[in-house]
Amino acid sequence: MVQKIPEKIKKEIEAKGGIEKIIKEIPPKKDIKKIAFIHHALSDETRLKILFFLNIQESCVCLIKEITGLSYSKLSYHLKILKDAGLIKSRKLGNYIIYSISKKGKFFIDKCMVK
Amino acid sequence: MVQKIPEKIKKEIEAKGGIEKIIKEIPPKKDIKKIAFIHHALSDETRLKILFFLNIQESCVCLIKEITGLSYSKLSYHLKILKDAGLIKSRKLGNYIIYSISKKGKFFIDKCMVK
DNA sequence: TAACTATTTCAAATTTTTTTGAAACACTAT
DNA sequence: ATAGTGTTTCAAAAAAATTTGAAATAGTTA
Repeated sequence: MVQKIPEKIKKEIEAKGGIEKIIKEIPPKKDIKKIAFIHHALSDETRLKILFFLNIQESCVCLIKEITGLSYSKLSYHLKILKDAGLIKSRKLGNYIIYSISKKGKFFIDKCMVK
Repeated sequence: MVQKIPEKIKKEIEAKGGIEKIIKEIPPKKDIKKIAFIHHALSDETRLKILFFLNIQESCVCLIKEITGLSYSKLSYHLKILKDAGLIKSRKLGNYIIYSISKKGKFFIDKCMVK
């Protein structure tokens, strides 16, 4: 795969062992898919607000509803996305479902929240 | 803002100084917006592939085209999103535009790519 | 059992994002 | 100038994500 590209770039690529070698260093599609999925969950203001709240305090949906001002159905939708991404988890407590942040969720809040 | 929520949660909130205090710890809308914007840029497989590639090697668009198999217009669209998010930057080199990863882009690749 | 509460699910409507392909732009070489 | 290359822009089309509100579910209380 050699073509007409700037000399500078060509030389840099050769110094790195060629374009095929570089391509092999790019994570496989499967991994990229997973990464994209997590960042999609983090790409919505509503979900981020929920995640920041749960990072401080685990909560039933009704309290998250108060905090965010969202409808139950909207909340369910967003909570599912956060949960599917592994950022939060839930457990039953009587009539309530208690959502709390996961290890992965904490990781992203702690390490990855550059503005 | 006290209402009918599980006793356990109520007590935890009181121990933390009350719900109002907790709400103040949630980042302001402005910050959450910025965070969401960056994660949106990272939420697409195409853009992640480009970012991973540029993390190894700066490149003209024509080479990114070869690597990804995408059309120029599609690439321009995605490159713009990455650039607007501050994850990559560009410079002119003759007829070419060379894209390279930014400090912020490197940060996310290095610290934030948990599957 | 019935009524009640907390939450989810569903399908349709709406909004946002992405794709497409043609045209435009900027630079280079003739 | 002219033609050629690399890249972006634009508007329309297509696809995907989100919102809405009504209905369903699961547990609780009476």
